[in-house]
Amino acid sequence: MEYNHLSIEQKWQKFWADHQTFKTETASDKPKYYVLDMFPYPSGAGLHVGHPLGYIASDIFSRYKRLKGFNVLHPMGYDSFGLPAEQYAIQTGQHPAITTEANINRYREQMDNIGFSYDWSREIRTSEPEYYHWTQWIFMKLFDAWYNKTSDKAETIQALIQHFESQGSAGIQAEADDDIREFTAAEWKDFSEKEQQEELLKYRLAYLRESTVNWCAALGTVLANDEVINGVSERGGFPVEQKKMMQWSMRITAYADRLLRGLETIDWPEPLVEMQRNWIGKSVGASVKFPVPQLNSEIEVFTTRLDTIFGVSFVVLAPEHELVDALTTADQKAQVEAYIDKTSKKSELDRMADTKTVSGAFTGSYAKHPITGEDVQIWIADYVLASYGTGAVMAVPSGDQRDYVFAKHFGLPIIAISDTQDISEAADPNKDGKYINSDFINGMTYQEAVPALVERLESLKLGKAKVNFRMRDAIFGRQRYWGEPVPVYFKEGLPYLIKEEELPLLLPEVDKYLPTESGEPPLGRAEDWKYQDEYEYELSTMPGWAGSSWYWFRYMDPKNKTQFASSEAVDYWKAVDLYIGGSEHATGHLLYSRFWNKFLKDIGYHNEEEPFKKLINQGMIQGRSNFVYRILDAEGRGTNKFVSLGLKNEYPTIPLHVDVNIVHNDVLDLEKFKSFRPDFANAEFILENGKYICGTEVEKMSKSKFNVVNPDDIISQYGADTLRLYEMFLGPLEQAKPWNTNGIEGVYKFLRKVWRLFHDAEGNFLVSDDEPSKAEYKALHKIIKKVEEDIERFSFNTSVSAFMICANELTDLKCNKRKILQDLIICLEPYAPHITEELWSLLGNEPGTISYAPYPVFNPEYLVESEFAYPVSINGKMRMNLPLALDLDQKAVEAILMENQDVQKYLDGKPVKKIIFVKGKIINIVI
RNA sequence: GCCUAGGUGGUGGAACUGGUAGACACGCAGGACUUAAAAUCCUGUUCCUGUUAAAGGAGUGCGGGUUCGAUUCCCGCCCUAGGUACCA
Repeated sequence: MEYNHLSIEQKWQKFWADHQTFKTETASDKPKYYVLDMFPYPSGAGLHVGHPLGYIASDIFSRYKRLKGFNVLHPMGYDSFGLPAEQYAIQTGQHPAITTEANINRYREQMDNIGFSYDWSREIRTSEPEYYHWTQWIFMKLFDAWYNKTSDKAETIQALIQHFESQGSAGIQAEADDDIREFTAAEWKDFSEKEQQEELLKYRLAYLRESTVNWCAALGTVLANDEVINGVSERGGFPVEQKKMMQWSMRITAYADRLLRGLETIDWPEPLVEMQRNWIGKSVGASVKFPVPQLNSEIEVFTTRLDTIFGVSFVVLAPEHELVDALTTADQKAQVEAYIDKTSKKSELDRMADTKTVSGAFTGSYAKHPITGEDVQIWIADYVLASYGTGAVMAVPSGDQRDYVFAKHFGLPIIAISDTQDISEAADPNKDGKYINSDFINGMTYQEAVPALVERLESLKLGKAKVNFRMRDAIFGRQRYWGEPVPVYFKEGLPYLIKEEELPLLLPEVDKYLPTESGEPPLGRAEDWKYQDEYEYELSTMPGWAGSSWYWFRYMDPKNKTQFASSEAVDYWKAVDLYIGGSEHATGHLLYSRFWNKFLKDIGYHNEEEPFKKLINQGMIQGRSNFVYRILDAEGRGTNKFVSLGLKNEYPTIPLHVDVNIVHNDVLDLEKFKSFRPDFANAEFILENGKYICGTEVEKMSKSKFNVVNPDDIISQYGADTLRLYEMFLGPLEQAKPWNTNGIEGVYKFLRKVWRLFHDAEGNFLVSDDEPSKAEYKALHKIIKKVEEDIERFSFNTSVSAFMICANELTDLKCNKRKILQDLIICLEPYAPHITEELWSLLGNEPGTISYAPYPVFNPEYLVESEFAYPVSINGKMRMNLPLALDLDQKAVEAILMENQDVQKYLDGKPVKKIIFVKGKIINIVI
C-alpha cells in the first residue's frame, strides 16, 4: 500500500475526536505543563497558512511534553468579541453573534484538518455569557479594590472604608487620583452617601473619571493608547482626536513598578521585554516647584537632571497647561492666544512630524527660582507635552538640546553649569565635571550634588525625589455594541455595581448597531433595559482586551458555574509554562494580562505573580506574490502578450499580480492562467527555455495580491503532516519569513520514505524482529538526542532536517527492524502525528497510545566514534587525516608525529610548538 | 535619533559553549529504470584559476583587532527588518 495521507489523516482525526484522546484531567500523578496559544479573533477570511505556524509549534511542544511524561494542558478558544463582526453587523443588520458563530465553525474545521492535540472539551469563547459572566465579575472586583502603597498590593474597598471610619484619611498611602481629600473619621461619617461614593471612586482600580481620551469618530468610540498607531486607529486606520470625556479607566499605573520588576523574572524575548519597559517608561528624578507669588500658586515640573537646576533660564508650559490663562499678561495676551490657536489646529500627526520648527510664546509672567529666588521667564511651547509629567518643564539650555535650540531662537540666556561643558555648538548633557555657577553645589560632583539638592528642596517644601512613569491608565469603555456589558448602574449620577448573583448581565438586543440619535452608544437602543426597572445601566461595553486578560485561568476549569476557576484547578495548573503568539500584543494584551493576573493574586485567588513564564514570538509569515509582465503597446496600453521574467527588460512592461496557486516553482501554468481571468483567454506568451518564469515579491498576505495560500489546499494535496513539517522546516520559528510552497516536495518525499521503511517493494507491511546493527542503532540514537535538544530550545527547523538524514541513513541500511522503527516514530510523533499513529497501530500497538508512549532513552554508547583517522589542522590552516587513537597524552602524540612519514611531509621539518586538544581529540598542531 | 534583532551559495536555511563553513531541502545539470508519463534512485552543484582531472586561491555585509584557529568574541562603519520618539 502506498502512503495515502488523505485516508490516514481523516481516520485518525476522527479516532482522536471519538476517543477524546487528548482530554486532560486536572488531577494527575504526572508533573503538569501548560502550553498556551494566543487565541484567535475569528475573522471572516478564515485561516491562511501563516496563522497556524505558532499553533503547530505549540502542538509539537505539547506532544513532546506528553511523551516526556507530563500532564499537558493544551487548550484553544476564541476571542470572539470585536470590531469587525460589529462593522459587518452595521452593514448587513445581521447579529454579530451569528457571523461570529459561522466564523468559529470555519476556524474549527480548518484547525481540525491540521491534527492539533487540543483538549476541545475546554474550549472557551469570550462572547458567551458563561464566559463573560466572569469577565464582569473581575471588573466588579476591580471596582471594589484600591491600591495600598504601604502593603504594595490591591486591597478591598471595604478595608479602605473601615480605615476611613476609624481613622479618616490619615495614614493611607494609595495609588489614587490627585484630588483626593483629607478628612477625619468624624468628617467621613458626616459625608453624604454621594460624597462618600465620589471620594471612593478616586481610589477604585476600575474608576470613572473625566479624562482626555483618544476619540475615533469613524468608529464612534474611544480607543486605548495601544490601539492608536501614529495618530490613527489600529483597526481601519481612521483619524483619532483628543477629547475630554467621562470614561471608565483601569488604574494599571498602580502596578507600573511591579510590572517592570516582574519583567526580570520571566523568560521572554528581549525585544518584547524592552518594548514593555519603554511603554511603562520609568524615569527617576525629582519634582520641583517654581513659586508664582502673583497667583499665590506654583508651577510643578518633573526633571531627571535636578543637578542642572542652576542652569535654568526659563520655564516652559504646554499650551494646554491650566495656569496659562492666569499667567498671561495683558501685553502678551494676543500673542499667546494666537499661539494656542495655532497649535490646537495642528493634528497629532503634524505635531509629531514637525519636530524641527522652534515655536513658542512668552506669557509675560515670571516664576521664582526655588533656590535662588531669581525671576525666571515663563513661556509656552508645544514641545512640552501636556500628557507627560506635569505638562511643564524647567528649561536648562546648557544641558538639554531642545531647550538649547529654543533659547538660541528666542535669545534667552544659556548658563554653563559644569567645568567640563562645551556649549558653543550644542547642549552638553555630560555629568562628569564639577559644578560652576551653581550656588551651594559649586565644586561638587553629580553624585554629591543630587542628594544635597533634594535635601535643600525638601526643607524649602519646594521639591522632592520622584519617580515618573510614561504609562497612562487604560481607558476601559467602548461606545460599541459587541462587547461585555459593564455590570454597573447609575444612581444620582454615581456608579453602583449590580449584585454578584445577578451576573451575567446579558448583552441586550438592539434594533440597530449604531449610536442613538442623541449620540449614546448602541446599548442606548435596548428597550426596557434598566436596573430594577429604574436605574440606567452603563451604556458603554468593555474593550476588546477585557476577555483576553484572564482567559488562561478559564481553561483550567472552563465549565465552572460558581467561580472563574476552582481553587483546586488554579493551584494545580498555576501559570502558563509556555505561551506562543505574535509580538504585536507586546503593549496591549500582554501588559493587561500581567496586570489582571497580579490583581487576582493580590485579592487572594492564586499565588503566581506572572501569568506567562516563558513566551515565544512566532515570526509573521508574509505572502510571496508572483507577477506576470504584460507587454505595453506604443501608447502604453496593456496588450494581451506576456513576457517571461528573464526577457522582460527587452520590452516595455507592466507587472501584474498573478494567483500564486497557478504558479509552481515560479513557473506559470499557462492553461490555468488563460482561465484565471476572462480577458486572458487568448493570452500569448514569450517564453524562456519553453517556460514562463514569474517575478516574485514579498508582501503581506492578502486577497487583492493573489498570494493567499489556504492550508486546506496544501493539506488535500500533501497532507497535514507535510504541512506541519514544512511550516517548521521553513526556518527559525521566531523569524519572519515569506511563505513559499516551492520546497514542500522535499518534506513530502521524506514522509513517503518513512512509510517505505515499514513496507517491502510490493508495498506490503513488513517489519523484522531481528536485532538491529550498530549502524542502525547509531542512526536512531542520533535522532533521539537531536529531537530532544532541538525541541527544548525551540529549534524545530533543524530537527526536520535531522529526520531527513535519519530516514536516508536507514533507507541506505535497508533497515526494517522493529526495535529501530518503533522508537523512530515516537520521536516523529510530535511533528507528524497522523502517519506515526498509523504506523504505530500497524506495528500492533493499541491505537491512540503513541501520544502517551515514553520518549526513547538516549544511549550515548551508540554514538562513540570508532574511526581512528580524523581531520587535523596545522596552524589552523592545512588539513590532514591523522591516524591517531583517542586518549593519548601530548608526549605520545608528539612521538607518533615525529615517526610518521606522512605527518612529517605536512610538518615540513619544523618542530611542534603546541598541540591543541578539544574533548580528547587533536584539533590543531602549531609549528 | 534611540532601542532590539539580523546580514552566510541561484533560493529557504545549517554550523548549539571559538575547532573540517555551506548540513538538510528546493532549484538546476546529467544519468538509470520506463514504449511513455508519474513515481523512485544515482551523480554533480559556493566562487575563481585549471580542457577534464590533479591541484591551488578566495570566501559568512565592509574595514580593523584578539587567537594556533573567528560565521561565532572585541572596536569602527554600511545595509535590512521590527519597535519607539520633542518623555523633560
